[in-house]
Amino acid sequence: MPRVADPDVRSRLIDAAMAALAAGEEPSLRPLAAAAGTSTMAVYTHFGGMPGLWLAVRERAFDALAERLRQLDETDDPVADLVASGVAYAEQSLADPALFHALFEVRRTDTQPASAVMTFAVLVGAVERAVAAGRLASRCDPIATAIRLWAMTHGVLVLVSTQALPDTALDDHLPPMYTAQLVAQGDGPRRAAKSVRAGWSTRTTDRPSPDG
Amino acid sequence: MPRVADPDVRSRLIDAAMAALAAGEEPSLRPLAAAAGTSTMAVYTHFGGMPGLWLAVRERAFDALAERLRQLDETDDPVADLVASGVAYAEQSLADPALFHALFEVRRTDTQPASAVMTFAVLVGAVERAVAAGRLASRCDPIATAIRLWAMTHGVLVLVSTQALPDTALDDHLPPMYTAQLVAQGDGPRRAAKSVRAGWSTRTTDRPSPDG
DNA sequence: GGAATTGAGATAGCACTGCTATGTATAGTG
DNA sequence: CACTATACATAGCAGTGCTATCTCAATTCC
Repeated sequence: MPRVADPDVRSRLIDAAMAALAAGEEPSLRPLAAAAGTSTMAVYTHFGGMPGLWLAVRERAFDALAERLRQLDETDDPVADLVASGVAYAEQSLADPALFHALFEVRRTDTQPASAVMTFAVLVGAVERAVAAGRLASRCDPIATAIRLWAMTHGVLVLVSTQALPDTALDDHLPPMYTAQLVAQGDGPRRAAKSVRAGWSTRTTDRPSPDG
Repeated sequence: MPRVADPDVRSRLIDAAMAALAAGEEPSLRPLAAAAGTSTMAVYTHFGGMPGLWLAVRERAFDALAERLRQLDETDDPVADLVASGVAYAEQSLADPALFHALFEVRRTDTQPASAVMTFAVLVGAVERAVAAGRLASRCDPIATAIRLWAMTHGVLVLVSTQALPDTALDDHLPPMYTAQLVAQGDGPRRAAKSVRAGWSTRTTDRPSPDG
């Protein structure tokens, strides 16, 4: 058997692509290969082409998101935990809008990375804990509820990241939207509001100041 | 003064771009010019380049959406009307997913077409009527409420159109999400549910059948 | 240890992309 | 009718992703 593919090259190509995205540039074949210190062919041996490289980038980004979600520690308030995971999702996405955009740009690859499912499972688990704790109605479907919370978060994020809404929209609208949805799933209005406030307080990213 | 630009050429270029999008192809300069029966330079005299053409395409798409929203007739149930406008937004978007995607692909042009604001104003107006009719609380901010309903709709649409969620997600999740949000704004749970059902029944597009 | 083999990676050229410098002819004006 | 300013045509630019070809190094066999 002959020479084996160098995993460093593979990793460096993904690094270069993510760096380009973070820098606001469109990752393209030749500059990427140059930045990774290799030739264009490496992209084809390792990823089969640019779509494959895109998929790898998305995989890594979803891995980072899953890791961040995993590091959230469970408190005694599962509803607040649920909101905290939404905060993590939002902050991770806004930290690198170009990357966030790439995550859901299915057109380029046509395949969802496996790690994407993992991040969703975390959300479903949090809903299940909230049901088990008696906060949400027992007949509430955890998957459906997770989907709805996710879709709300995602919708605001997309509109903010495309500048259809100002940056403040996140803090202005997402908490009340969460509360409304949680109340509809059986949580008490006051308890829901309190938990949403608690969960939202895990937000760490600098938010735009009114006197900015 | 000399020769004047032919508005037909301009229109034909936009037509060709929208046709390409509808056909699932990426509109590109030379094929577009050929389809419009002109040369590549026409794109530059009329639009200043491809980004300008993209902006024109988005303008026309938003115009079509605004026209569809305008044609919705007001019933005596303003909350149902509100939901009906969400249905129109969703159906217009799903009718041509590539076009919908282009609408919010700000990266390509950096400018929001003026007609986009008009479509949002329709939504705000519907919320205001719901408040005036006593269905929603008088302290509820129409703009904030409109944003939240829009963001929910948009989030589900994006996830469906990128195939992160199945087509059925629209009918499965949007109505209960609407209801939850409307109840949070002061509408009665039963009245809200009934109005959402009424508004959602304006849906005409074929939805995937369970035995499909 | 030396030789054969097989695939990683380098080079060059393909068709395509949007864009621009240059030409040409045509419509409007004196 | 002559002039001019501009819409549109042509050709060539640098860039894109991809592939055919070549080289050469790493692994396995003897």
